[in-house]
Order: sequence, then structure tokens, then C-alpha cells
Amino acid sequence: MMAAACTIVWFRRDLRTHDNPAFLAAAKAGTVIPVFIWCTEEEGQFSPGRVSRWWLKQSLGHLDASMRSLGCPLVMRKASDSLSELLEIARVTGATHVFYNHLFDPMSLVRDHRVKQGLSQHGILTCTFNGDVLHEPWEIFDSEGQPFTAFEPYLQKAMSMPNEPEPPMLAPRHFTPSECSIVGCSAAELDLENESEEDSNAVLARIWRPGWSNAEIALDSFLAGPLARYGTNRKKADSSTTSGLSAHLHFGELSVRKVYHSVRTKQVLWIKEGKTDAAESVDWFLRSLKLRDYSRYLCFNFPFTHERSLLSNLRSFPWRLDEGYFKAWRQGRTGYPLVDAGMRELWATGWLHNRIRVVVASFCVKVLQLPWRWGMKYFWDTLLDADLENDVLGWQFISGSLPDGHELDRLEDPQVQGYEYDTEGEYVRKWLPELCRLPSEWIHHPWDAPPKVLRAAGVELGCNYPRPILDLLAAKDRLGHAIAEMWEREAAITAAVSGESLGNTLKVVNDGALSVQKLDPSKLMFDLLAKSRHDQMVPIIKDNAIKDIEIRNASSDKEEDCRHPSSLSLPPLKLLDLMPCGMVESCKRADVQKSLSPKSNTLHMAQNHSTAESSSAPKGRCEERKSGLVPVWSRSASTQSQWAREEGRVHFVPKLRSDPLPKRVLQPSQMKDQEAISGKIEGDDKTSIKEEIIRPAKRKPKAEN
DNA sequence: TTTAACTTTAT
DNA sequence: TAAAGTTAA
Repeated sequence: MMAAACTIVWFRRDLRTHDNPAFLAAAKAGTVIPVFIWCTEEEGQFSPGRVSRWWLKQSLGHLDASMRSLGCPLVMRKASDSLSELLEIARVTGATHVFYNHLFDPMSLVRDHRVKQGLSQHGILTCTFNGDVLHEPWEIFDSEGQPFTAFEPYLQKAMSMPNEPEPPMLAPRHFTPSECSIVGCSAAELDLENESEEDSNAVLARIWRPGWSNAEIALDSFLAGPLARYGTNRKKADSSTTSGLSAHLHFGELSVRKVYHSVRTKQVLWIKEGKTDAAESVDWFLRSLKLRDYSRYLCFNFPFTHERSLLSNLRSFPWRLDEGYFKAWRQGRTGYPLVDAGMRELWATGWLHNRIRVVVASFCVKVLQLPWRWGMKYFWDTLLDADLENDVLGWQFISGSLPDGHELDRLEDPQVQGYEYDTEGEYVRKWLPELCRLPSEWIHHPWDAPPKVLRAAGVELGCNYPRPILDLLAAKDRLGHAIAEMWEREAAITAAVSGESLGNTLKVVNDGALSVQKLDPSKLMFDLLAKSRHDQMVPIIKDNAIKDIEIRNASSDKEEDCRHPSSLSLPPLKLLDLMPCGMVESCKRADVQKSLSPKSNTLHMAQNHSTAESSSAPKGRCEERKSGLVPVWSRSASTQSQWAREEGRVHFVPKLRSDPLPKRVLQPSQMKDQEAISGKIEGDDKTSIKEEIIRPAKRKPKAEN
């Protein structure tokens, strides 16, 4: 056993004292130095945006206060490199160990791998733990030992795991602070918020309460209130019936395991009391929680997914690099009320209901045909709960980049969705005051409204509210053409590959990257690939970059509302230019994965390791491990499968049919998952809504006596 | 029994 | 949107 070790606990996105495995283990082992390092440079373009930084600032202050009351303040440092900073802290304090909890976003995978190696070179031992997920992403495989690429089979496997997520641990009752003092700064001194941001952020403080103890309060009130009706309420967009825990979970103020177990406890209780609806609601919530796990799972097993779609055919999609559209979307000036209301809410509050996230994202990608990465980046910069893993999953799902997501040719109609999620238009009225006097009948499609109705409501289309930026039928048509073009490009790539390199097909090196040199470099293929990469570059967003929107602004304070977050005026995204295939590929993927702790991997590791702390083993040991221990990248052995894995992606091989747009084909594993969870039939007046959409003019105004 | 019309669901 | 399931005629 380690006797009286001096341990640095490296806090990252686990800003809590309870159920924090790294913290608890360190407290047991000896003296503790809790550390937080703020290091934007390492995050590249995914450095947190304004609202996210605001939350972090509050949360750190909160944690620091708790640690102080335990006699051990949090050492906060601003640095340009986490490894050097940790080494420096270790040098000053004489710390011999560094403990931290796993993170799975691509930046963290690379950084943590480097940190672990660097520390071990200096004789410092690292131990890492699971503090972020119910199941570690390397625990769950399909029958061939490959990671799942669809949620449903993943979920089935996760639920049939022999090990139920462990119950949450309490905060350490006592621990020994290190005697060697080290100077840190306060949360305010980390420069998480600059002066120009303070005013905008003041609004946030009225709505949100960051910090771990506030997170527990939020959890309790969710358990006592909205949870019981989560199942039915999740369909409406404007209700305050969500858990509101996303940001707390993102920063790890709340442990997922704790949420899981508290919710399960409620469920057991409700089953006993015969409250079946409430118990079913818990299932829905658990599903969301496991979706969060799945987002980590995807990012870990396919660590390029923040830059490239999982389905490889999307690389050939002809995105429209229209910054005018992009700006109109960001400002909430597309002319589609539900989309615009959502974008205004996002800008004003940093938060959106998941339903609305789907609506606006879908509009961005399918109607405007903007690259999904543009939208994702904007979400990243503006969301309070911006979470790379969740956002990657969400945007890829929407854009048709996942085997089980929206189909590529699926195009949602914001008008239809409007009447579905916001039947009476209350949500739109709240965020688009210029439309607030419009009757429900027209609120989701003002362009159809008779002139006198518009006049009565004070709406002047093209003046104080824009006409639709694009006709939906035209958009549908454009989408069809774009998909056809995508398949043509794909066919060209396939032809180039198979024609030029017979018998020497794609070589995949063990990090999952395509080994380009080994391939016969067909010029065509390179052009196409290079183009598709370029297409997805996120543009630099500047206020004055846009000229071609036909919207004239009526009132000047509206303009104020729509100004962009200053965090968006980023320097050119050099990082992306330098590493188009992802930072991860600069590190060997398998190594990155191996460098994660085997502690939680006991199923596989049992024979090899007798102690739990084995991750501190020297490098050589690490490399001895065979691929069975953690999922190591390899090409799929089965060639019959319709899904082959190449270039780390899931490759869709369309069948030769007369149909120009191949339909999505289910994976064999998905076939059996057709047992839908039968929902309750509600006595809703869904019929009338549908009618309203088809024949809006005939519908009588509803809210009248 | 067949057919049409309608509902529901989706990470 | 579109496929699968449900109800009505």
C-alpha cells in the first residue's frame, strides 16, 4: 500500500467533493493537494464560450469555498500547459502522485495521455478513475468485439451488464492537507470572465445557480417535482419540466451515479405505490442519462467525430458555405418563427429545450445545408451546458451522420413542428415579441396570413419580421440534389480506390487513420477529400461579414439583442488547418485508449493485475497489454457485413438499385430492436393540430369563450 | 378479410 | 419524414 503519499488531485470537470473517486482515493492515501488548472490553449477551438466560462467561474468559487471549510483550499492556476503546471506543482510540493477522473472528449484524451506519459517520465505516478459515466466506454462491445454504432443495441448491452453502476460514495470525512503550501489564485483571477461580458452574464445569475451544493438542490427538486411527469411532458418545448441538470452534470458538480441511484430509488418507490406512469417516466429519464453515457462512448471509440461524421459518405456532401444564411440562423432571422424563437432564446439565456435544439439544428443542416460543424461550434460557444460529447452526438444525429439518426433526406418542417411542440404559439410569442399579436392560427406561418391579419397584429413581413429565408419546397429539392451529388462523388472515390489499388486496398494503421501514403494517390480522390474537409471549416464569425440578408431592422434595440457573443470573434482556426484529421491522430489512438486506467476495467484486467492502482505501472507494462483489454482499433473482419469500418468511420455501401437515393439499411443488430415501447394514448386534440397545419384558414380560433 | 385512414415514434 | 402499428369501414 502507498503510505502517506502526497497526492495532487487534479480537478477538471468533476467539481464536487462527494462521489469523486479520485479525491476520495487521494484522501485515503495520504496528504492531498487539490488543483484546478485553467488552460485554454490546450482546448484549441473548443475552449469554452462566454456562458460556459461564467458557469465554470461560479462553480470553482463554490468548490473552493467548500474545500476551504475543510481546511484545504483549491489551488487554482492559470497555465499554458497542464503537464508543465502539474510538474511544477509536484516539484514545489514534493507530491509523488497525481489522481484524476477520466474524460472522454478528444482534447482531453490527447492531453491526458500526454500528461500521464510526461508525469511518469518524471517518476510521478498517476492513478485515474471513473467519475463521469455509468459504464466506461471500453466495457461495452458487440458480439464481434467492436464498438456499437447505434444507441439501441448499445443500450440493451449496457442494461444487461452484470455490474450495476456503483452506488455513490460520500465526500471524504477527513483528509490531510499538504503542509507545503503552494500559491494559487482565486476563481476571479483566472480571467474566466472579462469586463465586457459581465453585463450579459448578470442575467445568467438570476436564472442559474452553479456549484455542487446547488446541483444537489436542483436534483432534489427535480426528484420531488417534474420527474414523475417527465415521460409525458418531454414532448412540449416551453415547459419547465426538464431536469435542468445538464450544466451541473457537464461540470461534474453532480455525479451521474448519484443521479442514477436517486432516480432508481424513486422508481422502486413508485412501483410499490402502483404509480406506473411515474415509474415509466423514470425509464425515460434513465434513457436520457444513458444517452449521455453513449455520447462519451462514441467520442472515445470514434475520437474523430467532433470533426468528421461517423458515416463516411457525408465527407462528400456538398455543404453550402453561405455565411449569410449562417448569420440569419444565428440571429434568429430565418423567417420561420419556431426556429427564430429558439435561436433568440439560446442567445438570451444560453439554454434550449432539447426539442428546440433538434428543430434549430435540423433547420441549419437540412434546410440551409450549412455544415453541421458550423452549427455545433455555435452551440459550443453559446450554450450554458455546452458539452462536446453531447453536442457531437446531437449534431451528427440530426445531420444524417449516424446509422441510427435522422435519415439524410429527412427534412423537418418548422411549421409542422411548431404546431406540434408549441400549439398555441406561446413559446414563439415569448421570444419573438414582434409576432406576439398574431393569432395562433398564423403564428407558425405568418407568410400565409391575410394582409389584414398581419396589419392588425402589427407585423410587416420583410420589415419587422423577415419573410422565410428559403422556401421549404425549394429546400427539399435542393437537398435531393445535394444527396445525389454526394453519391456521385462517393462513387468516384470508390472507383478511384478500387481501380488504382487492386489487391492493395485501404491500409488502416492501428490508430484508425487512413494511411494515405500506402494508397495509390488518385488525384480525384484527394481533390474530393480535400474539398470535403475544407467545406467543413468553421468560418470566423464577424458582425460586418454579412451583406446579403434582406432584413431591414425596425427597432434599434432589437439589433442589440441579436449581436453575437463576443466569444465568436475568434482568431482564425489555425489548429484545424494544421490538423485536419484531428489532434487525436497525432497521438496513436490505441495508446491514448490504453493510457486510461484499467482500474474500472476489472472484467478484462482481472488476471493481469492484482491491485487496483496498477495504472501507475511504467510504460513498458502499458504496451504489453493486448488488444483485448481495451478496444483497439482494427478493421472489421467480416466482409459480408453491410457496414465495414474504414478510416475509423462507419462506411455505408449502398446496394445497386434503380433508386438513386439509397435508403438507410438497419444493422442486423438493429433488426430485433423493433419492439417499441408502447406509449400511452393521450386524449390530445392532435387531429385538430394536423388539420390546422393542412388547412389553417378553416380552423377557428381556439381560445375563446 | 381487405383496404384505407389515422397515430405514433424516433439519439 | 416514413415506417410500422392501430382503428374503422
